[in-house]
Amino acid sequence: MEINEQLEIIKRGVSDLIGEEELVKKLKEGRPLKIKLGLDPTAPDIHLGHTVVLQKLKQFQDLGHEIYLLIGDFTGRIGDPTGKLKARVQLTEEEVKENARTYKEQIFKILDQDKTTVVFNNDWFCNMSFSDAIQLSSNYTVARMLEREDFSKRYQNNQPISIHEFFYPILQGYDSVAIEADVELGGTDQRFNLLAGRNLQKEYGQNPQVVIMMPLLEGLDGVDKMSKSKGNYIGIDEEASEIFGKTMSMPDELITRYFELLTDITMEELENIKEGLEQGQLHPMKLKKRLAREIVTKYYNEEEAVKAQSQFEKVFKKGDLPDDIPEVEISKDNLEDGKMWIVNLVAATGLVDSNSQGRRMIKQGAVKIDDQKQDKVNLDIEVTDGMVIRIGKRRFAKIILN
RNA sequence: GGAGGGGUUCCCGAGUGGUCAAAGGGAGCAGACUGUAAAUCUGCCGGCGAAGCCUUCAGAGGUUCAAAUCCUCUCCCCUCCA
Repeated sequence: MEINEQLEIIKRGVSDLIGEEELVKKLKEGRPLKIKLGLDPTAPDIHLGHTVVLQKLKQFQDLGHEIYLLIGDFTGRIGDPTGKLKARVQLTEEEVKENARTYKEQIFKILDQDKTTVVFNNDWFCNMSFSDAIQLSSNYTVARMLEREDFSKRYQNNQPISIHEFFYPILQGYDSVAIEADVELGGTDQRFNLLAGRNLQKEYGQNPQVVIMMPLLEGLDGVDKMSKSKGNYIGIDEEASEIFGKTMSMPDELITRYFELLTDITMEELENIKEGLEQGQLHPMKLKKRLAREIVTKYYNEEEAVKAQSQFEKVFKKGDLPDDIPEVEISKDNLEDGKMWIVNLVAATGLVDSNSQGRRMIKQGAVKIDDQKQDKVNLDIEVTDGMVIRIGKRRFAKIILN
């Protein structure tokens, strides 16, 4: 493939590319380039936010390059790099391995396993002596460290910065030296660390890596970046119906962004969507449905996607019951004359956390039993096998008597 | 080593003796509406068969008729000076 064509693919959707000329030079060499991506070993649940960068890796793979997934098992054991209060939990070797395993399982839904090498940075860091570490750190000055926005801000605001935090960029940079990376990918928030790789590689007489930054994907709230801790994420391991539903629940403003970063539609189509939305010709809901289908198809298949959509429409548009309703067993011993107090019944489904919550739901008119709205708290219900209890639009339970 | 500021219900954050299950915001949930689990508006948002009672404001004691609020000790976090 022509260099220019390759470049076009590589550059699509990236937020920042540092060292474009060097990249061209490397591409011209015609060899498979070593593309590095660093992964944190503590968060094995991959969500759509991660996939933005993974998709880019996939594109590199398709262009014949070699992917190096670097699991930061050593780094992950030191402490928390973000300066937050909670110390990072130390992971045991087994945990790291287990995490790495689930990582791979999920990542290879996107990447081609045969063209991917997984490496652990504990391999080269664990045998480093303290003097080695000091020597390594001598490649950096405090002033240079403080160039990082996060550090300079905290320094100015009298917020603490631990010495060990300075080591993160250095370690990550050294990873690039260790594997002789040609290109490193990361989110825009990784800028400083990615550049550290370039700097250190120069110090070690290597060709500095090209740095490619991908935009951070906003989560379902449309405000913060997608993350598990914020609860605004869609995991790629989730049920098809969940992925579909969650996609439908995001703010309309995010539609084009998601299309751009998460699907393979052409730039032309993307433009059409943008325009259509602005001019009100395309319906946000319809677009979201298409988006949701695209995403489900990617991680499952088209059949599942269609099914997820019809379920969604059934439940939310028509207010019908879904096909699969979770079953809850209730023992006949808990009944009196075949009856049960409604609040207990609702609580017994596990759909609410407590009787109080169940009581509230009932009072708010959110509870339906066999399609009959129940808003009276003082009521005993005759419990029958197969009875369906619904709270709100999306919580269901089918009673199994035994 | 010295001086000071803090730890409040999921999160942020008010509250300096009773009117505090604790303002306000966010998140979450529900209802209405709609064009979708968008947006908007409204309500709910510790537990108990709900009467009142019980458990919560870092932890342990104490003062008081009464404590998130006052005192003592302990633990943890932060800043400044050295």
